[in-house]
Amino acid sequence: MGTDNKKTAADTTGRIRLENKERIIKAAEKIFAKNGFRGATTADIAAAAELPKANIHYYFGTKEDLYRAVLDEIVALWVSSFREIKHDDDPASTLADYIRAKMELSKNRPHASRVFANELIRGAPRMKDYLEGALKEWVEEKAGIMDQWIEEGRMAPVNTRTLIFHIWAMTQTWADFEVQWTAILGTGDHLGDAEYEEATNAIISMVLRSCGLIPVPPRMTETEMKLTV
Amino acid sequence: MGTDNKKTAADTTGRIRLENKERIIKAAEKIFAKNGFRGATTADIAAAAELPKANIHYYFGTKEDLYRAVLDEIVALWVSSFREIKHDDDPASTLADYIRAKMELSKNRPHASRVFANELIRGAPRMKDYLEGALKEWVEEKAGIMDQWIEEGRMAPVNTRTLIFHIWAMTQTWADFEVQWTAILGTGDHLGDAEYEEATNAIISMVLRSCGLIPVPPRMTETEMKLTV
DNA sequence: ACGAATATTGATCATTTGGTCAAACCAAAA
DNA sequence: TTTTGGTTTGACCAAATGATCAATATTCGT
Repeated sequence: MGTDNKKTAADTTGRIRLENKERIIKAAEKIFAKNGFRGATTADIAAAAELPKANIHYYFGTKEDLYRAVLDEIVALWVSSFREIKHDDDPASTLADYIRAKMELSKNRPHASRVFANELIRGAPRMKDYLEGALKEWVEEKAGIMDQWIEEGRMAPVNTRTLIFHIWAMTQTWADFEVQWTAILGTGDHLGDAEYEEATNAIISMVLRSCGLIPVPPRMTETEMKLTV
Repeated sequence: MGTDNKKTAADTTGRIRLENKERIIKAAEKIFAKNGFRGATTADIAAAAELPKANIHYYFGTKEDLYRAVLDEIVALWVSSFREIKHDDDPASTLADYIRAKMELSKNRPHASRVFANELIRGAPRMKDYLEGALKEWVEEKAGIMDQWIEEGRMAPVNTRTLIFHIWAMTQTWADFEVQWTAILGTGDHLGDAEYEEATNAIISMVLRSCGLIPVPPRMTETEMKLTV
């Protein structure tokens, strides 16, 4: 009555509108992941969404707008995966949990991971703000806490920013370059739970060992040790 | 006289032809790296090569042919970086050398690295043969040698195939996602020698430590150790 | 059931894009 | 110099592509 709640087409959140937008974003994510922004066509996206091409433009004005919407969803996904780290958390389990969360993302949302990778490869023209803002802050904060851990002797000294980058690299590679791994491992045409499990454990072991958080398993024969030097 | 050495336009290797083909491939590498196969336009490539568009089609029939030529050069580059590994080589220095070689490639040929990454993200439709053939063989051979090292107690037991993948992931990330790192580290708009040096050492330390090939530096204060458990 | 708001869609348009072609150009062998 | 075979280039074309629109259909509050 007294409240001014007139709706415009743009920000209306009706049932049909929400459903269709989500459906289109999901389809767009797949197509953008495969062909990048310039390589993706609105016709392909429409086909993937099983809708007429005109609908895509009805819900998202331009291809550019749609792409931004996809990126927004992905950034939200990324941000939500950043669990809080507190200073008195246990370094080993904190790192292990984070690696597990990242690998879950790679396994469950490979398209999102690839859209992100595509955007980065091209120089992130639409994400510079995010990278230099929120993401940088996140890294600074987390690296800062880890640096404290090191100062307090709770983990071995390493460059913590570089460590974070390498964790990202190893976890993302299983989504972005899946074909490479399936081709070389010879596991059908996509990675199964077993491969992800194995990879996750390998990354956790590697990171924790190199930070002195778990012991490195002994070499097998002690008599051969002198050959190493 | 007696020899049949007629030339066809396709396989002639005249001075001008060679120069122009190389010039076009270099330009194409840059454009394909940024926009992927479908996103790259022959007009952009021609502009980057500072030649009329028709020349591109004169030397390479179709965009597809040009792309394959670029991929061929990249594969050749990759293959040439695969140094021989022999069974009696020293594990630590062999791994370190390989990581250094890969990082050199990332630093010196970032465009090539990104074209490769683009192709993999999209499912490697034109490189399946290479991945399942030569590259797989290379991995099998190298992983086999490393498995022997493990059996002989010359390094700690790890999944060697997975280790190779993670080395690729960490070394490629510095080329493919350069913007991400520059944005977060705040180092102008591209990585300098110092960053590459630091990253290279970090990867080497991480890999060698996790394989028990160099000791993990001790944590700093021994009195705080009980907090960890 | 009615009407206003929202959603659907085929037809259509201007631009971009990969590719062609013929005429002009040039290097170098004869 | 002349000839020959490769090279250069602007003009051009058909197909693909992002985007628009008007006509039609559906939804939903009242």
